[in-house]
Amino acid sequence: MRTFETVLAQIEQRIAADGLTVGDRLPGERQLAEQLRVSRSSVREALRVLETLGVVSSQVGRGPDAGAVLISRPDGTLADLLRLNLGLTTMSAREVLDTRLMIERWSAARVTAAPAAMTEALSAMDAATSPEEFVTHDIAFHVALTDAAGNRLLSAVLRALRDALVSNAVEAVRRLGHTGDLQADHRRIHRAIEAGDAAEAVEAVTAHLARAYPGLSPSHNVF
Amino acid sequence: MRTFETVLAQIEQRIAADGLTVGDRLPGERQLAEQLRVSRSSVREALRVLETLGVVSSQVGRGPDAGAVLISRPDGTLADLLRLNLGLTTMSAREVLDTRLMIERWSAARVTAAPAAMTEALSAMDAATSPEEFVTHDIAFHVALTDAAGNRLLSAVLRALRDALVSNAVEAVRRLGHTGDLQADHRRIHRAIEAGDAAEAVEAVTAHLARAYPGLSPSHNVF
DNA sequence: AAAGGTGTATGGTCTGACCATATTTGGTCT
DNA sequence: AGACCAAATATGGTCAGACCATACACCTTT
Repeated sequence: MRTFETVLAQIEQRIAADGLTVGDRLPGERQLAEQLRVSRSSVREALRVLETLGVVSSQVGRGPDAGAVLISRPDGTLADLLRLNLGLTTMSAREVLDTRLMIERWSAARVTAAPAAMTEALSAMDAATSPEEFVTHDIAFHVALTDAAGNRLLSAVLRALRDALVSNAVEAVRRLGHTGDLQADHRRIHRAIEAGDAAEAVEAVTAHLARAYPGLSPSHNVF
Repeated sequence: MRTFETVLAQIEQRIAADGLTVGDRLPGERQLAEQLRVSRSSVREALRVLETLGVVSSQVGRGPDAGAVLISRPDGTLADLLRLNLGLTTMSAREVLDTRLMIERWSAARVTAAPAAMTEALSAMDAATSPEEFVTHDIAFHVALTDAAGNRLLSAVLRALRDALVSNAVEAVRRLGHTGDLQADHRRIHRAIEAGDAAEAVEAVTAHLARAYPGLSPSHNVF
């Protein structure tokens, strides 16, 4: 058992024992090292792991009084993880998940109106002046679609996938132009959702992805 | 931008540029520090992050010659992460992903025989003497099913989901007994795969999940 | 050729130091 | 008394250098 791993365990235990929650502070690195009878290096390595897991976040210069580490909420870490697993298969993974999201969402028939966030994103994409800006709102559009569905876990996975694919998306937008067919696709999806037409929505999403990533044949190399 | 973060980025880039894959080695910590003009501490913090993300794994005493850090397969880390996101919706997420995996796998029609690992797991489940042991091989069975499909990213996500759900699975096995219907389901799935009957395989998986997690109505609260 | 011993570079850890930063504190001015 | 500003201070971030136990590569011995 490496030292920083025992530190990790003791910090976790301390968080649980003291009932620390989001916003609370841990002791400073030096104080933590002294309390646990280890070097500051080991404490730092443990904190780095906790930071990677989204448990704490550090910030410099908190002056005297009060520790400098605080409990935070895990957010971007899944994206980091998936980005490292990025390969040629990722794109088709997104395609499948997106289509299935649509299918399930509509077969459940729990939503009858397009979320306001989708409408906002649509307008923002119209006003975008660069591919990067366009993609930002493009992601927001699809995230809104996913979020409305209600499964937070899968929603997080999909959001992470899209964040990881941001560079691919920018390239696609640059290639196709950000004022043309892509927006037409988005409006078609939006219309289908407002109309409550599940089959049309699924087909629209599939067509949209096929246009954005033309090298992709349906169901090819998906699993 | 903290130093170890730039180190992180440079290591990631190096992995991509050199086409490093599972089993390949990175330079040693000292050499890496010298190449990137940073201290060994910063390199170590970066490596700790990569280790947390499941990208590398370190081991001491590799003697002269050859670096000591090697690229590894992300395994338990995603499960750790997803466990933090665990909620009531996870089960239905697994159900959907599993079924879709089957559909896509067979519609692609790229596999005609059941993997040997599935057969092995089937026998091991027969020989199991405790629910825990049964679930271990149960997971192996489903993982083999997923792995044969070829999308490593989704495969990792599914494996993580199952690992995160291990306690639920053990409980289900304890409730149903580990010699009866569950194994019958597995054999039905296995038979369908060997026969190349996609529709039957999907139906078998769906039925199996419905039996294991009876509180779940199809497509309920899935997205 | 096989077996065993040894050297060596490695990761793991520690110590002690310096820096830039943000908070606190204390003093100054109005 | 109140508002404002500057110095003191503890923090996280980084670095350099050292020591240890370990496991591999190589060489000696049989």
